[in-house]
Amino acid sequence: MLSDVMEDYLKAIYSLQMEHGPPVSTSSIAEYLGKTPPTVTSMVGKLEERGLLEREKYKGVELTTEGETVALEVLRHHRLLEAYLTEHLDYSWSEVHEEADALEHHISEEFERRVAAALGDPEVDPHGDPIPSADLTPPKSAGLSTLSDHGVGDTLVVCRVSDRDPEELEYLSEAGVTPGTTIEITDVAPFGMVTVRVVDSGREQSLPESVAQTIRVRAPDEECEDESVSTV
Amino acid sequence: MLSDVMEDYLKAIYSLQMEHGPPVSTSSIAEYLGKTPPTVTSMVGKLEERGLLEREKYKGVELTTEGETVALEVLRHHRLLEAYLTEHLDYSWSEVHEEADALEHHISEEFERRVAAALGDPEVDPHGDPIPSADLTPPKSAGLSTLSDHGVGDTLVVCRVSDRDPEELEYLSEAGVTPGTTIEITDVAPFGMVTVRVVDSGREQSLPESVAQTIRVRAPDEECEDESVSTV
DNA sequence: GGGTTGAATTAGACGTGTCTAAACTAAATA
DNA sequence: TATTTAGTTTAGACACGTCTAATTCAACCC
Repeated sequence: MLSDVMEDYLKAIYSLQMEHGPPVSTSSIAEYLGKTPPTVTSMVGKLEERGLLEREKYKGVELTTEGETVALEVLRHHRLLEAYLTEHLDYSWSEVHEEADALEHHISEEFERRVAAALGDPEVDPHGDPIPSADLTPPKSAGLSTLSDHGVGDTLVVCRVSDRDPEELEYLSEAGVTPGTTIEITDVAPFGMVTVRVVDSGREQSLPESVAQTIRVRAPDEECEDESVSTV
Repeated sequence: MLSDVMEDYLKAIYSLQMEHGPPVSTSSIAEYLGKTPPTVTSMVGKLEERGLLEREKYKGVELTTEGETVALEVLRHHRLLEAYLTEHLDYSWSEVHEEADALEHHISEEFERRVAAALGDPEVDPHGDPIPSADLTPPKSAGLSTLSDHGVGDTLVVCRVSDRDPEELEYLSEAGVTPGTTIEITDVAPFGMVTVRVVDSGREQSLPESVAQTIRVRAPDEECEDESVSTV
């Protein structure tokens, strides 16, 4: 059996692989998980022995199919939980991440099935992240652009925001920039500071580039994964 | 912070204390948790250092108020989860125990509050066990009698069944002997074998003494904790 | 090509929770 | 009272996941 800790490593490596592609470096995993590099080296050795990843010494690491499947399983749990907590237990959009992190390793297959059923097998979680399907086949990467890829005057629909930083999440939730909302870019200042107008409310909001980079958007007429109904 | 394992020990000691009173022996804890006695001795030493229990060497162990509070917190989590899974996720009466055991250590205070609210602050779980209140004051022991305390002809209402043994639970669920149902004792055979008739369905069922001892009952007119609506 | 530098790995230690084997206690028996 | 016995504790080992300090590697630059 795989420990919680091992599952966390696999999930982290999967995320890093999605962001920057393989190989994933020891130090990036260490930073992501808040561990020291030697700890990561040691753990990565164990995961390699179990066939969950491949490793080239001093280069980095890449998940095997098996490792990726485990990561997707954990991610499915995480995102189903986020969706469930939001829809059925009245959690706000930005509160769910920690709770899901704590529970994701401890739910049974049965629980997973029942939660999915209660939600009607959703395809995205409240942040707009795609929920891996029950068969754990790798989801095709949507190839969405980022808010900072666009310029003044562009009208866009928010598809996804990052769930990594609770503060950022609170800020966006506050600002009304949530998956499914339409925004228009009204200004781009030096250093990438972006000002957007939320079309429904008319409200304007400035976002630092670091945040703008984590917001995935699409053109209003494009297809996209279903946005979740965000009920903050 | 207290580890999951420590919480499990405290919960076990609490249960054993409820059943047979203090002091609780090393070997009984070991058997309850499926550990060896030396392991228990070692753990009990650590719990004593933390002020969670008192210990007399070669005699046994008794929870302090602080230890009891921790046990009640875990028990509250466990029983709220059992109730929630049964009522909102369509779990059957006998399936919930394992799931609750896995989750009880990992839910937040916030989660506890929201689950309790979603259930309307219930006082008993689906097996009829009392759910400790949010302030974690020790529940007064209900002083219910046991099915094996009664004789032929007695008509009784089931208040509580033990949730320790999934097989037994399945058996009782199958037989329709659930909290809130009225039964009549139709026969008591040698070795304590008890035959009961479920009043609603008219069905008869024989129960070995070991099982009869774990079923808590009351007279039909007595007060009792609210029975849960058992929807198997 | 040799030196510098930043990242990765090895070495060695520690805390936690578990085990088996051996020693010890205390209560019951003779 | 001496002995047996059942149960408890101590001693010592091990796996896991983590750390710090020391070493090694690879890439880059003059």
